[in-house]
Amino acid sequence: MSRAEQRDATRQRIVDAAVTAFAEQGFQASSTRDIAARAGVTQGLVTYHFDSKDALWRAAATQIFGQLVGTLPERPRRASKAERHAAARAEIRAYVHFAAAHPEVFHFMVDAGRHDDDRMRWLVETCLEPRFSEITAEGGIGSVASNRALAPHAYYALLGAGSLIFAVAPECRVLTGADPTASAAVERHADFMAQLFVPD
Amino acid sequence: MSRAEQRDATRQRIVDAAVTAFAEQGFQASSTRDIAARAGVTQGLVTYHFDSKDALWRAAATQIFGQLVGTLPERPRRASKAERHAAARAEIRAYVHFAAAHPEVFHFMVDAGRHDDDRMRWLVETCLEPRFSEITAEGGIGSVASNRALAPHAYYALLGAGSLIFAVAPECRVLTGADPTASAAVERHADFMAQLFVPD
DNA sequence: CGGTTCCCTTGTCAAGTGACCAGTAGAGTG
DNA sequence: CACTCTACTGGTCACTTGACAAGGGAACCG
Repeated sequence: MSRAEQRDATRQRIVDAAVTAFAEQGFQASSTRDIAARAGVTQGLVTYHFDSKDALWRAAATQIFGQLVGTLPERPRRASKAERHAAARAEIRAYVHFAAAHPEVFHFMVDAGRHDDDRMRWLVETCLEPRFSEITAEGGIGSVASNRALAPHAYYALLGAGSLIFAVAPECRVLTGADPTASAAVERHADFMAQLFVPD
Repeated sequence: MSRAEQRDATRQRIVDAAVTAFAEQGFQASSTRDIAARAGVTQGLVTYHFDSKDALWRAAATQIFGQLVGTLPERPRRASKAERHAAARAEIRAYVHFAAAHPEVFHFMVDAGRHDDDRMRWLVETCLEPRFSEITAEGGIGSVASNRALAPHAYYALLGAGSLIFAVAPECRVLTGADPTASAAVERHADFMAQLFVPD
């Protein structure tokens, strides 16, 4: 393997480990040593590739939110009402499937979103702002909101309702006895969410 | 003040500080020294009254979930369909108002629910199990779920949709420019949630 | 009123924490 | 084949962490 490839592969392993660690334990509670151990490298290497824990967190957030954006389906322009409803349902279902496979994105949002600090502002500007504008735009899922003032409420309700069951999967298993990440359960949640937000 | 009163008052100050700290930063990232400082006492006193950080966390969880249970309205028995719908809407609205005033309960749940450890199991057995059984019981909010298998999905969708906007209030302010905890916004969210889960 | 109890403070401990730095080995380059 | 560059290692730094222990001092009780 060439040096550049080696470098990129190592960085990728560290970022992957960081995504998992930050999602599981939050920013503060995750240690660079733990992340290094998950990635199979030494702690010094983490601060070598990513100057600070903060920068590593931004790299991890960029990766997980990038995956989210790449997963969501295109939204048709100038469609009929029925088409817009179908598109909204498809987008909701796609988000539910992503949240089931990657609850990390929810944890990053909740972990950063509760503090008024630099990390939160960076997340909003870099990762959230574009999605929010798109989701609450006319003609999209935002159409569930009968008027403009309800857009933020629909946005947060959608994310919360679609993500929580997967974000607390271990708790859900103990509480309900069933695994929410099982494919049948994910499908059921997607059905439920689509029907809830875009009823017939 | 008598010694017993003094003791109880001090313990209460510590628990209140712990609720805030654990909700803001999670269990791991909260330090007993920070909690002590918030409560205006020394760190040693925290481990004196509550033997361990874990025990303090349980005391904090007991308090915040106790407040939640005490807030929700009674549910009428043997009611008509219209009455059940009205009761479900009232319960949803009550929960939204509580989540706005006390987002801590959501943070405790998410913080503990993502790990399969003792704290999670304790929270499920002590605080969550009773609420879950009641919510998903026949005739309550569970009636939004057309069949029994959807009950867990309705439960988590309800909690997530009702809580998230308040749990990430700082983020919401930056993202939308509006404060979700303003009374008008809380009312709007309650309206939206009631209409979403119990449509006309 | 004298002795006991028990809140509470202060100080200490080992086990982490993120950042930094000198040194190394091996791929890339002339 | 030298030589440089750089990904990477191991060790160290000041600092924070939860728990503990010894002691003080005021409320309590006989």
